[in-house]
Amino acid sequence: MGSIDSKTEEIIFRAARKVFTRKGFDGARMQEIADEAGINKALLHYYFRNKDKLFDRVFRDVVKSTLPQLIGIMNSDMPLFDKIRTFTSTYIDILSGNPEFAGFVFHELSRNPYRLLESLKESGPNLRVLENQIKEAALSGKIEYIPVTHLVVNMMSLIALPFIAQPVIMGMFSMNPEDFDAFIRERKELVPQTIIHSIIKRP
Amino acid sequence: MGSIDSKTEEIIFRAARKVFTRKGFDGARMQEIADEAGINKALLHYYFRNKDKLFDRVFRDVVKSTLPQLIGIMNSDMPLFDKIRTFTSTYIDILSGNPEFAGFVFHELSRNPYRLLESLKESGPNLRVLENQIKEAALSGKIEYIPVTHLVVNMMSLIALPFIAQPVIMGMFSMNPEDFDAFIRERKELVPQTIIHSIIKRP
DNA sequence: GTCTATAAACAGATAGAC
DNA sequence: GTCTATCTGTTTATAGAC
Repeated sequence: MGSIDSKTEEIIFRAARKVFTRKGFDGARMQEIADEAGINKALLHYYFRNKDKLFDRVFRDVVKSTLPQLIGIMNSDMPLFDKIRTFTSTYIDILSGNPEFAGFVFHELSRNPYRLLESLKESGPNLRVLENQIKEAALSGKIEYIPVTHLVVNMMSLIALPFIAQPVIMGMFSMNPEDFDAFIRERKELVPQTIIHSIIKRP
Repeated sequence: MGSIDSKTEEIIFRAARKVFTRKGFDGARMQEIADEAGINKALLHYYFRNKDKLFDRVFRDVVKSTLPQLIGIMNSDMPLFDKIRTFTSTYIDILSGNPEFAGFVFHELSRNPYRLLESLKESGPNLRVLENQIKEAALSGKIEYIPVTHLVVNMMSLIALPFIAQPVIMGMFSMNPEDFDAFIRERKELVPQTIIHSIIKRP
């Protein structure tokens, strides 16, 4: 269940992912997906029954292709600062390759939060690990204590929002696409620095 | 041009803003707006001609009701750290009152970036002021230099993303709506702290 | 100005030939 | 499996009565 068997199915699925992640469920058209796949509209229904089911598969695929990597890093026994750097670098790489993913996931989740429960909790992050690292580092005087919630949200924010706000940023700072790419690359260094500076204990 | 004259027009407009900001252009239905306004569908067209024009008015209204305040703070002659604190506090207050605004604006702008040029550049921010403050503070050894772009994006990110990711955050950390409100209130202190700690010069 | 009724266009889904 | 043709329901938009 949930696997891709035939060649055509694969082509359709990729087309659907492209259109859905760009336009969202409401903005996507079955016709556009068919065009993108170079096949007929009827085939979409032959392979995926209806728009909802096709979307569901796409949404799960997007989540599955990104979350586990990030959760893996979060749950690892890497030292705290390394974890922050690796998480940032990996997350930015993922979103650089798929700039629409962040906006897509957040938008669809506020449209229909139920899906979250399934797709997120299937591979839910274990915050205990990170929480203990923070407490330990705080007790040893290495960092200022910060609740896990805020640390995680701060990282997510600094990493994901620039992609969601890409047109705003490009407009506001008169950037072209190359400028924006460079800007994102700079953030691979800057974001971990920002996070670490904000919690590290001063002498 | 662009002003609201009659009572009914005002009621319709508020209903439209509510529905559009929640569902987005593609997800919004003229019927739902009519229902929300307690009037008939035909009246929407009588007052606003079509869906596109109604949406345009709403989008501009949302931008106009938020951006100028933030730009005003950015362009003021407030000291740098005060500016960071005031900007954060004001922005969070705006979004607390209208949690859908951030997701709405960013989503619609990536759907149709043209609108940005008009709505954003009408009251474009003057980054020179902030840029000079950063340079001055860096030269006087008060802070580590940071490009304006990154400083502004960092603030925007830490403030806006939590609202966009609200369902994710509530799911991930098992929060109820009250928990989330408290979480956001905490950020009014935490975000400026994070930003300032990340740039302030260590002894 | 506000309504009901209806037109016109669109989008998702199915039937049936090949 | 893949196509064309078509149906059904939805959604925007207009006509016209009051």
